Parts: sequence; C-alpha cells; structure tokens
Amino acid sequence: MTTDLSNADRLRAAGLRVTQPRIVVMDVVHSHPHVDTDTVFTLARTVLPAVSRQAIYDVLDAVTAVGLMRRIQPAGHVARYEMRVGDNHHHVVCRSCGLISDADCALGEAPCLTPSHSHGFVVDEAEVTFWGFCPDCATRS
Amino acid sequence: MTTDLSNADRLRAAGLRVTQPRIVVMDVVHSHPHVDTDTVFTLARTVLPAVSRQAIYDVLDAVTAVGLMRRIQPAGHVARYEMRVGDNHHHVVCRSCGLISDADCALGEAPCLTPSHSHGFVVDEAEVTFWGFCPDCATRS
DNA sequence: CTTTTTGCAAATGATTTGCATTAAC
DNA sequence: GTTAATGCAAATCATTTGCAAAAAG
Repeated sequence: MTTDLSNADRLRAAGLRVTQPRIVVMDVVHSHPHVDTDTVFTLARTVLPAVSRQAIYDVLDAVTAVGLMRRIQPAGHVARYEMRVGDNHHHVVCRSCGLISDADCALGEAPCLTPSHSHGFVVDEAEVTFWGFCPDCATRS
Repeated sequence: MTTDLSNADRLRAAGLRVTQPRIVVMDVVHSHPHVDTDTVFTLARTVLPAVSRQAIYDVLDAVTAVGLMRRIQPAGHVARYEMRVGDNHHHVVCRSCGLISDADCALGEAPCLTPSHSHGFVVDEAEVTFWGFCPDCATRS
C-alpha cells in the first residue's frame, strides 16, 4: 500500500508546484487506472472545464518525469497512464482495443531482469507485456 | 538455423506474390536486423531507385502479417523490423537513440509466459523489453 | 516579483487511405 | 485476363513546439 499522502503533498515532495490541473489529472488517473490521454482530458474537463489539452500533456509529462506516474505505451496504441505503485507489475494488453489490465508475474521475483547478452547496453528496466484479447474483443471475434 | 529458402520461395510459401520490392525489402531487413522504416526505404532505393515509401510500408505490413518478419515498436520510438527467427528472443532497447539488440532470456524456458491474473484476457504472447542505454549513448551521457 | 505552468495555434512526423496504374499469376 | 501490388497525393492523428498570459511560491 502506498503511504496516504495527498496529491498535493506528493507533488511538493517531488519538487513540483501544486496546481489545479495537476491535482485533477492525478485524481483522474488514480481513479481510472490505464487511462489514455484523451480520456484524461475529457474527465479532467468535467471537473475543470477550462483545462486545455496541452495542459494535460504537460501535466502527464511532468508527473511521469518525477516518477509519480507511469506511462504505458503498447506498440500500435496510444499512451496510457497509471499511478506508480512501486511494485514491478506488468501488463496484459488487448491487441484489438488497447485495453490494459495489470498482471502480477507468475514468478515471484522480478524474472529475467538481466538479459544474458546485453551487448554493452546499460540496462535499467525489464518490461513485460502480455498480448492477447480482452474478454469483450475475444467474444466479438 | 532457418531453412535455406530464398526470399522468393518464402513469399510463395506464404501465399504472397513475388515482387521486386518485396525481395529487396526482405534482403535489407535480413542484412540489417532491427532497421526502421526510413532506413529500409533508403537502402531499398539504392537497389531499386523507383520504390515508393508507400510500397515499403505495404511490403513491411504484408510480410509481417504472414509472419515472415517481426515488427518491433518500442514506446516513443519508430517501428523497426527483423526477420522472424521463430525462437522467442527478446530485445534490449536504447532509451536515447532507439537502437535495438537481441537478448536471449536469462532463464532457458520462456519465462513468465502466463500472467497469474489475466483478467479474462486470452493471452497469446509474452513480450519482454529491456530498457537502457546503448554503449554509444551511455558514454555520451 | 520571479519562475513555472497553462493556453492557444500551428507544426511535426510517422503511418494510413483512396484511387488509378502496373505487374504477377 | 484477373487479382494483387505499387505509385502518388492527400489525409490522419497523437504528440510537440513556440510564445504570450496567468498563476504558484
């Protein structure tokens, strides 16, 4: 469980200014895990009718840059965001609609964190994506 | 080792017509693993000055669709292609320049192939991406 | 008041689409 | 001869950029 800090506190702790758009965007992403940018925009507007699409992009970038949020961008789909929970969980992505679900890895420890041949690369993260079809799209096909 | 078929044979076997652009593109991708579309275009033009960029896109799509090639598109980077080798190898991607290297997984068997919670998804593939910096970009930073 | 964020508009850039022409089979 | 591939041009569309106005500290 993450410590129970307010979004404002989290922003301050990260050295970012506290603004309404940031608070609202963080709320939206927190209550709607794996939202895409457009949905964040729409939902944020229901609370803050004045926010611009660019403000949303800026907020998402800034908040992601300091690690308070995580950006997920499966190939061929738009970027989606989730509040960082710190654990190293992975994602199941629907090939058809792009829907994302969380997936804890079958193996307890972060598996295959080190590629056997890294070709001189300095590797700092292993990302696992499971591809398939979500219940809705699987039925429809 | 892949069986020693010509690209023309491979195309025919896949039920695709044999055309010069397809042969050339397959040659280029074979000799330059992990090329991006633009490079394929440039290299193909040195052999076939008349090919259009759209032909390249069409060829890559068609050849990828029948499984003769594999498309890799790391978040925030342009799509790259490699000839499918059949084995389930993964990739190391440079965050800075997008360079891709192959990586055999540390664990012999395809690891964490099944997410423990698939939320009703029909999963058919596990993709592992290692993120980091390539030798060049790591030095430069 | 100084610096960061936001808003607005226009630009970018990879990829797609529609349609006529050409080349495989 | 049919059908599938290509060429060409224009369209898409998420995201970025540049700059002026507004808000945070």
